[in-house]
Order: sequence, then structure tokens, then C-alpha cells
Amino acid sequence: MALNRDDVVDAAWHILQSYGLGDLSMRRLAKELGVQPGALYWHVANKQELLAVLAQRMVAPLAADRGAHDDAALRAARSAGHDGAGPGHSDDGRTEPGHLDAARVATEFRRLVLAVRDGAEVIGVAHALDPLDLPPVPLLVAALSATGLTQRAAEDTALTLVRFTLGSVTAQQTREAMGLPTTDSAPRFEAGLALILAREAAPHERSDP
Amino acid sequence: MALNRDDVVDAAWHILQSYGLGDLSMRRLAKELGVQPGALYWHVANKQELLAVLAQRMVAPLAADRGAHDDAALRAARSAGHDGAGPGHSDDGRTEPGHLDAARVATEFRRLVLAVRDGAEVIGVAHALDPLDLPPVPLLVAALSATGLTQRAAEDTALTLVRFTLGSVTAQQTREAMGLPTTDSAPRFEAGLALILAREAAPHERSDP
DNA sequence: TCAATTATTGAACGCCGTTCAAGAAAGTCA
DNA sequence: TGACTTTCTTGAACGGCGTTCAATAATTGA
Repeated sequence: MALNRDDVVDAAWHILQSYGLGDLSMRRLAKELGVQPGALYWHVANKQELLAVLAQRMVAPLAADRGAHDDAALRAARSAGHDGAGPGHSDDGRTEPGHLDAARVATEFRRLVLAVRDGAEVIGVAHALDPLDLPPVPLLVAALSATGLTQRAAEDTALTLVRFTLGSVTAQQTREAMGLPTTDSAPRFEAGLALILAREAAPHERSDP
Repeated sequence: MALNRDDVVDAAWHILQSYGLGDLSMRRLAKELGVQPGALYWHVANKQELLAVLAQRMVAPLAADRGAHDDAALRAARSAGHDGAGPGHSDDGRTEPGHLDAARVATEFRRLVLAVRDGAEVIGVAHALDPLDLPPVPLLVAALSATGLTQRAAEDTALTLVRFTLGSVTAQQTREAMGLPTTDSAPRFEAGLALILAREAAPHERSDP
């Protein structure tokens, strides 16, 4: 009943999630769909384009979308109850409800990328192509600008956050791909966040290492 | 006259430098050496090991080596005259001669990785395998400890620096590999450095042992 | 000189992304 | 219904890849 571009992307997404980038080959994807490899090229220009679509899908929950669906990940990034041990961003009254907190956005970004095998590698390419437009950068810039930073400073901080996060997740996923144990990753990530966002944090010094 | 492990590594290094990771295949390497592909496996266990050696070679100038050769890159990382517009680390008298400045080490690290095509990708794997021991981490930890940070805080800061740097260089080299122009990369890197090292620059905020 | 060690070959295995002529299905309109 | 067009799929090939391994060559040491 005729393959569809979405079928291809969905199957690719499934392979990526379940088996990682190493197993996501056009041939394997074709097999999964019960089709010859060549058929895929009717729906998708090449593998790179396919990966770009997957990257988008991965961070879609953090897109600063004009159409306001109220999806779970964005909600998690907003200033509702903060369940995880946050990087020094306890509610001190300065954060109004609905406000997007940079630390929370970065944490949510990390969570999304970490949830997909080799996610950092996939996102990395997309980020390189368009550093300032790929989610979560616009969201971060907005959040940081709202704290009084200039546009340039907000961009610098947002890019620093994203690149640090990608660097961290890449390291962790590389280890995971080799079957090595992961130690300490969340606290080290939060420590990095705290360093980068020290300026945004409350003037009274927080209680971190 | 019988190939040698160093010949293999040298040739691989040359291909990496000149043509990038995409062109560094065992077959191509064999051709360069006038030998059949299988021959390489006498000198090197597999491609991964070869890349690990290349990674080491890349950052060797920043190894915190016991044997004190006085190589150029390490000298550049020491507190001699600072030609580039440094990220908020002007000499304020607090840095004694011979002292290793974290910002300078990070800048030198970036320079070394950036100088090799796809260097970030190669180093990334090595860093993932052994986050705290790969140069320049020990050097950074030493430099940061010397400013009064606890071991843990020094490690956190060093890892943040390294991961941010790898994230930045990865983004830039990914663009370069696609033939896209690179804009702004040095200033954005220095801005990130400044954010991460803000604490070192402002000693009054430092309240730990 | 002859055996042991060291190094290389040649061929194969099973993958990979991508292209393209030829053909099959599905849709359109008379 | 049939004819015609557009949409999609096949099958086969091209040129690559990392890696293995028996057989063989070159070198070394006694």
C-alpha cells in the first residue's frame, strides 16, 4: 500500500531509539520496511537528510513554536514543581509562573538527547548547520534575555550551554556505546550548568561545590 | 624494509591532517604505504586503536608529563606574554611566572584540536574513555586547584571546560567538513571560557577551602 | 644452513550509501 | 471499461568499507 515518507522516518526513529546510529543503515531500514534499499530514495534524498529530520524530531518538544501546544517536555522546562535536584535554582520567588528558566531548559534538552541512542551525534550535525536556530537555542536566548542580558550575551550563554551539554552527552553516550559504565554524569552536568549560569543565579551565593 | 608501527601511525596522521577522518580508511592507509590492507593488522589491532594513538599524539603537547621537555605548546599555555585578546585574564599580578592558567590551557587545547581535521571527533572518543586523564584535564585540574578550588570543584570546572571546548570545535569542524563558512568562532569560544571561569576571575566570590 | 620468528599477501566475508533502467501500481479522465 | 500518466518499487550494479586468515615470503639467530 505504498510507502510514505513518514513511514520511513518512523522506522528510522525506531531503529535509532532501539539500536543506535551504528545500526541505522539504509539497508537495514529497508529490510525493516520490507522493501528494497533503493525504494527509500524516492521518499528521502539521502541519509543525511533523514538524520536531519530525526534530529528535529528529537528536540521538537523544545521548539519555540508559535502554535502553543502544551506538551509535556516544555511544561517540564517551565517553572512548575522542580523534582530533580536542580543546579542551584531553588524557587526564591524571583521566578514567576510560566517563566522559562535557562537551567531547566538545558536540563530538559539533555534529557531529550540522552534518551535517544547516539542522540548527541545526531543533534550535533543539526546544531552545526544552524547554531542559533536549532532548539533549544531560541528558548534559551529568550529566557536569558528576560533576565536582563544583552542579545549578544544571551546568545553567548545559550551557545555555551548547548555546546557544553552536547559535549557531556556525547562523552556519556560514547561510553555507553562501548558498554562502559557511566558514573557521575548528572552531578557533573549540573555542576557545569551552575558554573555557566553563575551570573544569572541569585546574588546570594548558592550552596554548591 | 619491513613496515613499522610508527610508519603506520605517521601515515595515518598525515592522512588525517590533510584529508580528514572520512579519508582515513585502512585501505587508503595501506595504499599510501604501498602495502595490502591486511598488513596493517600486524602493527595495529584495529582502526579504533589507531585512532586512539592519533588522539594521544594530538594532545601530547599538553600532557602533564613528568619528563620536562620544554615544548612550544606548553610554553604557549604558560603565563608568558598573552597575545590573543584573553577572556578576562589580564595580568593582575596574581599569576606568578611559570603558573599554568586555565584559560590559556583551554585556548591551547582548542588550537591543537582545531588544527587537525575532524580532530574533535577523534579526541572525543579518547576523552570519553578516560575523562579525567586525557590531556589537558590533569593540567587544568592542577591550574584550578592552585587557585584554591577543592579537588572536586577543580575537576568539575576542568571537565566543563573540556566538554564545552569539544562541543565548540565539533560544531566548527562539522561546518568546515561541509564546506560552510565559519563565523565568529573565536570570540564565541572566549565568551564561553569567560563564563565558565568567572569564579576564578573574581576571587572575592571564592569561599571554599 | 636450517629452523624459528616476523611480516606480508591474496582472497574472501559481509557490510555500507547511492544510482538507475526497467517494471509494477494507482490515479485520472473519456 | 480502457488508455494514459504519475507515483512508486525492484533488481542489479558500482565502488567503497573493516576485518580475518591460510599460505607465503623475508629476516633473524644459532
